[in-house]
Amino acid sequence: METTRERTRRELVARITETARAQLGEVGPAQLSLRAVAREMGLASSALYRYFPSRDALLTALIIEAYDGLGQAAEDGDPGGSGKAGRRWLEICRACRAWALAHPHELGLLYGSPVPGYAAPQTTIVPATRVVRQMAAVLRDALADDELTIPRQPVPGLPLVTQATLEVAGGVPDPPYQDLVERSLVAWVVLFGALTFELFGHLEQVVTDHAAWFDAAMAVAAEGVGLTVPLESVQADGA
Amino acid sequence: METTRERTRRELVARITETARAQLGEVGPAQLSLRAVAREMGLASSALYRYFPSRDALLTALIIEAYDGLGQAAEDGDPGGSGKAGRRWLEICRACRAWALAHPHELGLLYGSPVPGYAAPQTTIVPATRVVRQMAAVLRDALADDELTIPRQPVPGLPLVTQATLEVAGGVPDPPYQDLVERSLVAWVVLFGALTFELFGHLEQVVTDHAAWFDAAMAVAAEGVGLTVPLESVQADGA
DNA sequence: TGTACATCAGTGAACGCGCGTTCACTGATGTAC
DNA sequence: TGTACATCAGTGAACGCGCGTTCACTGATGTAC
Repeated sequence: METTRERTRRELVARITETARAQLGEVGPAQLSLRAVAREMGLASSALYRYFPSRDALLTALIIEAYDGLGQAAEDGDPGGSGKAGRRWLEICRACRAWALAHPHELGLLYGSPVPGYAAPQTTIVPATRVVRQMAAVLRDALADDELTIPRQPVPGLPLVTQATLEVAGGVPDPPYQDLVERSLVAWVVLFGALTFELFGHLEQVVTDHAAWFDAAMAVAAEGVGLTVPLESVQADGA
Repeated sequence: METTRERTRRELVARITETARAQLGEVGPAQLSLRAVAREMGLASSALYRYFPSRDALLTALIIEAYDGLGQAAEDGDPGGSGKAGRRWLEICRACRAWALAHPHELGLLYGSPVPGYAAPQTTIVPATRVVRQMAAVLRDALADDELTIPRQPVPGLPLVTQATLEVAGGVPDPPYQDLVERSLVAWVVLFGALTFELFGHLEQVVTDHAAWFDAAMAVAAEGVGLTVPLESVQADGA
């Protein structure tokens, strides 16, 4: 049973992170200021210390919420179903992009420059893997449904990934797909590389149609893991 | 003829940017402080205004120097020669990685989160394209030497890139390679995505051998533009 | 070669602002009997 | 149901620190005749 005090406390914690999130829209995470958050809420800055022991703890809360929001978007964006892994792949990537465009500064918090002096605690690790877990699920289904084509060239010198990564991936695929995990990481880099490039302005004056190029980039990334994204049939529903 | 004053002035400007660069190693670009630079040099903070009209001007100088350093590394890293475009591609990428590992905070300045409130002036654009130009040169040579294989799936809805991008690329390739520029941009994303992932810690506890995985990632990226990187023969000289 | 003047480099104080965190405190909300 | 006490929320002042930028200024270095 939740007491009144517990509820108001929970609500205030939520209001604080919300206000802090809003502030991220104006400055970078390194400039995130407890005092400004308190000011915005009409509180004394010292009051926030009842809820967060330090500025870094507030940052950690924001990071976890962001990873969860992004992961949720990816999971919700997966249409599921069998026999159309390429389509699922693209939709997951698009869902991530939609979330990133709606929360640009939170994506920067996750995949942009690290905050000087801040070290992310272990608690951020699990939420950070939600998107890749979803991508791994698609690949496992595609393998089971025999939807993958063998990539051109095997990656030599395997394995290049840790045990923890294999667990997130859900096991080691057999030959000729035993380099699939290494290749998936490349796709992960393309996804968030493309998103940060777009958000950080590197595609300005480079690409004409950001949404279409993003789709194309995700299709190229998918080729690398042996998936085929049916771009033609999909182009119409693009942003 | 350079006067004594001009020379000492030039040298002091160089010392300032050097000191500022060193400071980037301790804090992020957003925290770069004119006062701290002056303090480090034993000068009054107001003295720096003889050399840079504002903090942002100093940042711009650092950005241009960084782009030039990185571009120079990429150009120097290209072994050239014909008939081995895949090898050239890999060596250029490796040269970029070596530079990035040697100048992590400068890479963050270029490809990390943008500095809040700072808008990069036009003068940064040309140096920013040096790496990409080098990659484009390799692809043009590979096309001329018939070293490219046709990528699996054409990118639909072309062209997705601007005129400026086509000029940097050095012209529009003919079918069936007319999507080569779009695909090159994906490779560009993989290169700097992989580097920022590594520097920002996202590969920690994910990849066992960073250098080997980087090579593999660049090989996968190269597949996307129809190049084959001879990984096996190259593995031995890796870091 | 020597002098008069202009240019430049660098100083140090000041303006006006920001920050994270601590601490003793006042009141209000809950709990136990 | 009523009272006594413990817990918690929030305050406001303070500590000690940082920042970019301006401005009137002193000396030194250059230039013109």
